[in-house]
Amino acid sequence: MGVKFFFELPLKPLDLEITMCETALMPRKKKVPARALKGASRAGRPVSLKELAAHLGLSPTTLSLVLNQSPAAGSIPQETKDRIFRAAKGFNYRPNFLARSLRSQRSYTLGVLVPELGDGYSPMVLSGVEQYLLQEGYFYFVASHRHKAELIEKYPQMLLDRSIEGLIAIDTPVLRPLSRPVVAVSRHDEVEGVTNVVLNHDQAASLTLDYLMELGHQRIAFIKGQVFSSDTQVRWTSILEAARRHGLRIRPALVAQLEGDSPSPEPGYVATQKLLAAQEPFTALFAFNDISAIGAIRALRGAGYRVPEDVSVVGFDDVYSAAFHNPALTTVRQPLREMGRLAAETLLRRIASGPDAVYPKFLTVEPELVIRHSTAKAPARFEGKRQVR
Amino acid sequence: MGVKFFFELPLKPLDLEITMCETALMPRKKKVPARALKGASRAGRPVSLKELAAHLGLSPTTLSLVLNQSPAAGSIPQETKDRIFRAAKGFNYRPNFLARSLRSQRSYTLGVLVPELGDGYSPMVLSGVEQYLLQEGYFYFVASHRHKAELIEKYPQMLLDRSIEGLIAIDTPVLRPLSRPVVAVSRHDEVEGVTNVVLNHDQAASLTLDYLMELGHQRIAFIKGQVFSSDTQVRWTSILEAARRHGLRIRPALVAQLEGDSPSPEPGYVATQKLLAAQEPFTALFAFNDISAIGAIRALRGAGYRVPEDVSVVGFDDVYSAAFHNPALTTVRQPLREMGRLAAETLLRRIASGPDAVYPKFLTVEPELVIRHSTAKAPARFEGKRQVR
DNA sequence: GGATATTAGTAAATCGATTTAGTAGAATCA
DNA sequence: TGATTCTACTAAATCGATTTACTAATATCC
Repeated sequence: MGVKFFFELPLKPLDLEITMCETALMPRKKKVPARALKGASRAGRPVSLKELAAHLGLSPTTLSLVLNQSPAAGSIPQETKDRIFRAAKGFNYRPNFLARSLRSQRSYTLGVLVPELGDGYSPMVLSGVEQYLLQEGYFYFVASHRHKAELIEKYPQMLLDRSIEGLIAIDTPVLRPLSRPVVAVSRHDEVEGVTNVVLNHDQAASLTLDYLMELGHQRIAFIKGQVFSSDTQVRWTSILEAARRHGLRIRPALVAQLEGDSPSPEPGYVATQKLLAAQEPFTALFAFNDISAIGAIRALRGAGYRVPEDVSVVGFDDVYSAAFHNPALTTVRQPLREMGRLAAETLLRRIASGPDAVYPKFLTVEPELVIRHSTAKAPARFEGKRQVR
Repeated sequence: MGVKFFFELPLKPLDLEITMCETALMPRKKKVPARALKGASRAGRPVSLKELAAHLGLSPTTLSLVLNQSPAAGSIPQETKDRIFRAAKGFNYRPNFLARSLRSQRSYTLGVLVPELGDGYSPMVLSGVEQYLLQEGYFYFVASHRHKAELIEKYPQMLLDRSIEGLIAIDTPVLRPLSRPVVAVSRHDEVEGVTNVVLNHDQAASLTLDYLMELGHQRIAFIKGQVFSSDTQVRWTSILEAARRHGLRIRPALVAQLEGDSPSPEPGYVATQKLLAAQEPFTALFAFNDISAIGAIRALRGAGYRVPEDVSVVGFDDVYSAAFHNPALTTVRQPLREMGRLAAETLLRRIASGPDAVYPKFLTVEPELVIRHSTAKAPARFEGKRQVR
């Protein structure tokens, strides 16, 4: 890395490039460089290395070596170099990225697969991915599959066909090994060639149960995630395990599951109604994510319960709207942005270290319990008249 | 368009391609095609047209013509064609996208510029863009500038350097004409070569004032957007105009402005506190967007007012969390997804029609007032003891 | 039977770079 | 003076396709 190229294919642009922006755009009417290139050349299109070379009476080779600051240009006198740089700048020469990529077999491009772009979760991870990638000179293609099996199947191949150097799969299954490095966020299956960035779900479950039980909750209801959600299984296992350690009994009637792929609070609303219908009293509810927690609160209110006075509700993820909600949600924060960044960083490292290098199978990040206003002390067992029956 | 290519550079994949996925990935240990290509060729890398041709004892030309269903392949007997297709499938031939793009001068790639990826607005537009683009065989690069002038300046050039065929700028200024077609979403300035997809703000203002005044509100407060927001100016002008038509007096003390670039409700909270501090009574508040409306509600509540009983609040955009909020926000819905789709559609059309074709300067979409629970009848002027003084 | 058309392809240029292996001429060394 | 080194470059191959302009062989027509 470092400041190697005149035009910086892979890295951040030099000052030079910024300056060049001025003329980088529409051909200005006036101020066309003194003698236009041999016979006005190709209308509209930017100048090529060959044309620039012809104009200078040099070979493309020379220009390439000089502009790339190749050590092989050591014998070229400074004066010639200056001429070349001046001409490049004057004619606003921009190397053709496709040509360079083809030749160098490097595309500096990744693919990112997400379930959904409008749901508060993926964009957050994406945001972390983005920030790191662009700063490292990479760009990325995004594809969202909206849980369609057909798209989950074919997008990885379409992205590979686009010469990506690696793939980041966010909350998306990787059905089989790919020919390039893959980093998956929030996946737990082991697939050859895939590094998984995962949350420490044991810790998340422990933290939450600790907290709720300290508040005096014993009757805790749970909403599991949709079957297609990557975290559903693992998180549930962690909860069971933590419950065992905490000596908490999990009543089957107090377990519901999200259904349908609506990214709205509706599935959480429905699940909570089922819980209420089961007539098994509970004083706290641990939802699969923030959005379903919001649906749950709505259902509880609809049934006449106050949150948090009668029932405490804990969400998961800490998406933007969690903090804005009324009451502000107590939730298990996943450091989504950091996870995105870590995924990007790991992927670039893997790309740099070649296909045969060893790679981590799992990278774990820690959750954080964010206590806001949707949780409170458990109501005294048989006193509160509004207590969930 | 249509089903032209064997491998479908630009369009949706044929069934063939799906089937091919099976072998498209890691080289399986077993089931290597009978005779490997001449001397095992290039380790790991996918087979090239030349190699495939050599293996078949034909020229690359022939394969190219056949695989692309070129009319020039008319004289090639079906048997040969079948051989070629079989070999392509058997060796899992995938054309090199960079090479094709270089030759054909088409990248089937766009750039999308957004301010922020985690804010509920851009991802929604992006989602509409995405869905249309992928279905048309295009991919896109995303870059988020987070309102940094430097990035707004240089990203368009970086994207152009990546051979994009056009640019979509979401809520982002286009500082100067680019050499490729641009569609801007929610921008109102006229820049050469830029098509603007805009909301009918006159209608939005009218709709809202109509509604509020019918509910009996006369003292209406306003929160204007940040200066960097594309819609701020236009929307305010529309509001002034609608107020004039409705005979509504806008009191300077009832106008606040968002400050800072936090994508949280905090700026709305601060702005509302300023309004309250001005001591000028109001019964309704029209916020610049949903997020600031949420902040406003928080501030109002903090000051002891009920929403909507004491003060009605109207948001703008209808982001996901607007409906989830408590109370659910009454808001002016921008059809963000449709705007994204329209932008994408328009851009592809412009690309197809060439650089010299005429293009629309503005495309207007209609807002919709979504009435939920943050608005109600104005409290009787001097009765309600909780009325804003 | 010779001219023309058709069949079944191929050679070579091209897209726009990078990179290896030179080369011609001047300068230096022994 | 002849060999060697250095300077200042360049020719040509290459990346992996597409595409135009051919050709050789066979078939058809008059």
